Amino acid sequence: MKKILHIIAEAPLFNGLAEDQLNQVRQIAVDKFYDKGKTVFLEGDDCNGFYIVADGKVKIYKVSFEGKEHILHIYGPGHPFGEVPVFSGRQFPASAQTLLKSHLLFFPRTAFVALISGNPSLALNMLAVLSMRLRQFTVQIENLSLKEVPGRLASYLLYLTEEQGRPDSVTLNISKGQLASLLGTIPETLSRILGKMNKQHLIEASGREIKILDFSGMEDLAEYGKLQ
Amino acid sequence: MKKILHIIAEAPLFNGLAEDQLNQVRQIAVDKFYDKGKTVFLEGDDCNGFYIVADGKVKIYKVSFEGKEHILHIYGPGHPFGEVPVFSGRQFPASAQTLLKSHLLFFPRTAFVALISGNPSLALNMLAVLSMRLRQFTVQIENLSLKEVPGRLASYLLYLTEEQGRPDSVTLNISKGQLASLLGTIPETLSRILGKMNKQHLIEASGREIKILDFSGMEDLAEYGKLQ
DNA sequence: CCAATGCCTTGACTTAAGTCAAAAAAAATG
DNA sequence: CATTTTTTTTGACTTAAGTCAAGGCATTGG
Repeated sequence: MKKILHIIAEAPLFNGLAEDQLNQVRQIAVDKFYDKGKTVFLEGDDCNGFYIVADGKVKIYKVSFEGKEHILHIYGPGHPFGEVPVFSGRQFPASAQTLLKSHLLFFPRTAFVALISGNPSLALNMLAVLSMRLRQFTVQIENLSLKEVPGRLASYLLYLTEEQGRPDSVTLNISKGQLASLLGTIPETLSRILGKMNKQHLIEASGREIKILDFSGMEDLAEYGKLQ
Repeated sequence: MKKILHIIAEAPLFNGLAEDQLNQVRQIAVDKFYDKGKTVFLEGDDCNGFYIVADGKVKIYKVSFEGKEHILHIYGPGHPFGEVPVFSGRQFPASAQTLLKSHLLFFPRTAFVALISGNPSLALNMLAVLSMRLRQFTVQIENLSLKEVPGRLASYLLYLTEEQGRPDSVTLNISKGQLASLLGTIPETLSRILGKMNKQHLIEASGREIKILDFSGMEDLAEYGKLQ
């Protein structure tokens, strides 16, 4: 388990803060530990602070009336979540649950708002975090409404190649069921589409390892959004 | 045409600022006038500031490769837009176009960031604006991925009853084609669903006037998302 | 007043993707 | 290592919603 101060210093949100300020942040951070599959908060819960993942993995998701789940994000170490109601002052707009045994840092709302008020560069960092998230949502909405599932999957795999720094192969870091939910579809459909992509020699998938055989074909798919 | 200072004082973003600070904001605001149907910026354009609608109406939208359009927001007087790249420092993630002859206020990036740095309550207001927008996007993604078109339409109509303050009737303030795009569908589908809702005595639509005949039926629909 | 343009609706058809059910494969557990 | 349990795949079927094409309706302007 890493030291709190170290985690804080590494998080993008606190990037560029002076040591003095990092110490102030540390003062208000509270350690929280969760087993795998535990609920951190539920949509509609009152919010008295936000979190940063120190270690482990957390999913942010919405559930429909019938119980169908759509995953909005999956966050690993260094990522903040649950900040929205800190500033817009209401309940959480979605639910959060750990996917692994996780160590979270909790920042109580009032203390954090006080800190931000006296610290313009922290405020600007926070604005940058929220802006990045809006940018991601914009892309997600575009994908959901303008692309079909093959296009969304291709986009996601290409995004992974970037994130993992290899142009020809990626490793899924979540289950296929979770991936389906993240793409706004169901496991059956995802499985069929992976099958089609294999057949057309766009990729070669085995388990969580996926080789990209035809990178530009995948790019076309991600843009056009039609398979075959 | 309203005075700039008056528009600024009324905008939620500048709510609660002292007169002195409002004057500072006014110093950096630039008037811009657009005819109906003019492009304010396109997705991918470099950003050197953001806007507030002083008068008129603006749509924020994404276009797919094939030219299909999805409207993300429609903003009227008092609403800011285009703030994302001001803080995450890149290009606009979507495009903006006027729907009416419009008067916009433009806030240059560097001047505004400087202002925020010396003004904690402005920073907190801006955080609140971005948070509210994230909240809305969360709902939009939920609607797109977990509800069918009738459910989305019902949600939207109920939202309008709240906004317009009447529980039994609403007036569309955009064309049905635009509404279809906002709901992530096409005019034909929207038309058919309005027809079905009429037939089932949920609503009584004529032109842009829509009477809500069965409010709780609409609520069920908005939650369950299934018609019939 | 009648073209003309844009907006909305209707009908016939197609298709992407969901549902349900079951088998197969993989992973976790004692 | 055998047995649960979970995850993934496959097949047959249904359905929501998209496409294409045509017609109606209304508003605007010559």
